[in-house]
Amino acid sequence: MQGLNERIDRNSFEPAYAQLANLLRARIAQGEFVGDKPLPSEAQLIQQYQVSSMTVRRAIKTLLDQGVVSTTRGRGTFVKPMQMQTITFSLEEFTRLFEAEQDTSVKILQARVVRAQGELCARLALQPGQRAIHIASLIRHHETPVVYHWEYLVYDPRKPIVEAEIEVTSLRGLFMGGQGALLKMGEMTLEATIVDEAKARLLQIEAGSAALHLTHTFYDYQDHPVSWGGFICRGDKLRLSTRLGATPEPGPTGVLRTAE
Amino acid sequence: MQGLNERIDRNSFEPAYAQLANLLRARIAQGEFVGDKPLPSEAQLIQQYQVSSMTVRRAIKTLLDQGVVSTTRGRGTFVKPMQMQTITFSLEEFTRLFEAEQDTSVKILQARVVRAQGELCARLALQPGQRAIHIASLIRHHETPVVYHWEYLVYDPRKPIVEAEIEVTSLRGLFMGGQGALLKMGEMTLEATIVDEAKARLLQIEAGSAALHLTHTFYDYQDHPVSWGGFICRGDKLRLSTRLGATPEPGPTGVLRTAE
DNA sequence: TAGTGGTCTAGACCACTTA
DNA sequence: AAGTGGTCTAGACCACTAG
Repeated sequence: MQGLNERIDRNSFEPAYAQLANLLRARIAQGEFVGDKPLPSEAQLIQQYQVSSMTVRRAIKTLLDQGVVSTTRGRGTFVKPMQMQTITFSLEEFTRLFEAEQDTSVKILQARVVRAQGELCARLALQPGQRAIHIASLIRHHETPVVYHWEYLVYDPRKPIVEAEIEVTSLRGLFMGGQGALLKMGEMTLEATIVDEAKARLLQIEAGSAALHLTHTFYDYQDHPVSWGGFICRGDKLRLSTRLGATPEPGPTGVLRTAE
Repeated sequence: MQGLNERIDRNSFEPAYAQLANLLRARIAQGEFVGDKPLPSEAQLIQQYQVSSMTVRRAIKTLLDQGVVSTTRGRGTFVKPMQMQTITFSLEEFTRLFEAEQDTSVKILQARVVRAQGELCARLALQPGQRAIHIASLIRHHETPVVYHWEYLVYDPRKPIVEAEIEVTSLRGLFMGGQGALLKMGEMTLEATIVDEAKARLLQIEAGSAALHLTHTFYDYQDHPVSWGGFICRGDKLRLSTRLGATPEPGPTGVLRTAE
């Protein structure tokens, strides 16, 4: 097989390193470098495409990050056998739910002060009896309820985040960067769950249906937990998807689709 | 606040760009660049740490990839407010299930030739009545059933992958790179599901329990679908987790934990 | 020993933002 | 106009792999 003989267009809007990366990607997708056959070496690519070493390196680095190739010093660059190790799912689409203002509505179901007890004490590092704020809300997309959100926040009047949180825009504030400057770090987990009767009614599905539960804990710059909560997403409406291997175009791997 | 005055250790095993990235990361985690305050400019970093521009750029690029900072041409580099947009979950731990040979056992429950019909025709681009191979297996971890795997493969004797697939090592072959060279591309989706009675018995859980369903479709270098299947993972045993924001150490974001 | 990728230099020019 | 990050050059030296 003879590899594409395209050249790098120096007048393109696309930088040279990206052009080279896509070019190599296309050659890979055509099966040009299967098995033990290595990609052209850096020196060869510099020659073939008339670019500098750093440009070649950056193109290769791009393919490395995309998980398409692997490199070994002293041996060469090889197409990576498609492996699950490299699979990642991202939540880009999920956040768009909150961005698309006209299509999405957030209804606060509850917002009140509670006394910490049990797991809540551990999660927010509170003593039993200390106050916390409990918020529950329902997110609708195109009039269809899609996500139920529950959250506990430390009750500390000195922290402006508390005031901001109670507002209708609490979710947006947390995730869209409004109050983000106050939050340093977060931990999230994603697991499968079944919805109980109360939430099923809210989400307009049958009790016992499958749902994705995305829980979160956020910390401030003093490493104190500030928020503990979770999103319960209708299993039939939300799904994560990703692509892997030598796809002809890079394409955003990992999207959360609002499926039919 | 006075920022760490550490220097770059040129004799370290850790390359200069990585040292600089971690150093900046630590300063960020201390809250040094909150709000509108930008990170030092490239020129300043070159001065302060006595490195070249490319080294500075690579350090910044690292933080960019980690989603910790964002850059704007003409303005500067800023700490990114923690946003969900950047959350990704990876499946590293999942593949380790198949790597750890002594802890994991795969039992083939079924492997037979079937006639394609319905959705299977669409998924594998087959005509109704054409033959496909159906495989079902149960993956145990420490004697506990954790994952049920189902899969359909195109039946084509010319393709060596078919032979390989029927073997006990089929899963390993697919994902661990054994036959990977034949597979060009894959699509995967992750969704919540509830397990039916038959699978519940196999997984030793109650029917109606929550589970994660990871489906996959793989294509060869001719862009023909080769395999369609899915992993049904006990919801109580497997969960995805990730960290985001300015964590002091990079840390592998996104792991699938075998809970408890 | 020859060839490979990994790191790094010391600049250059450009596009963009802000004042 | 000054400062910022984005791209790119044409090399250098090093660690590693293979024959």
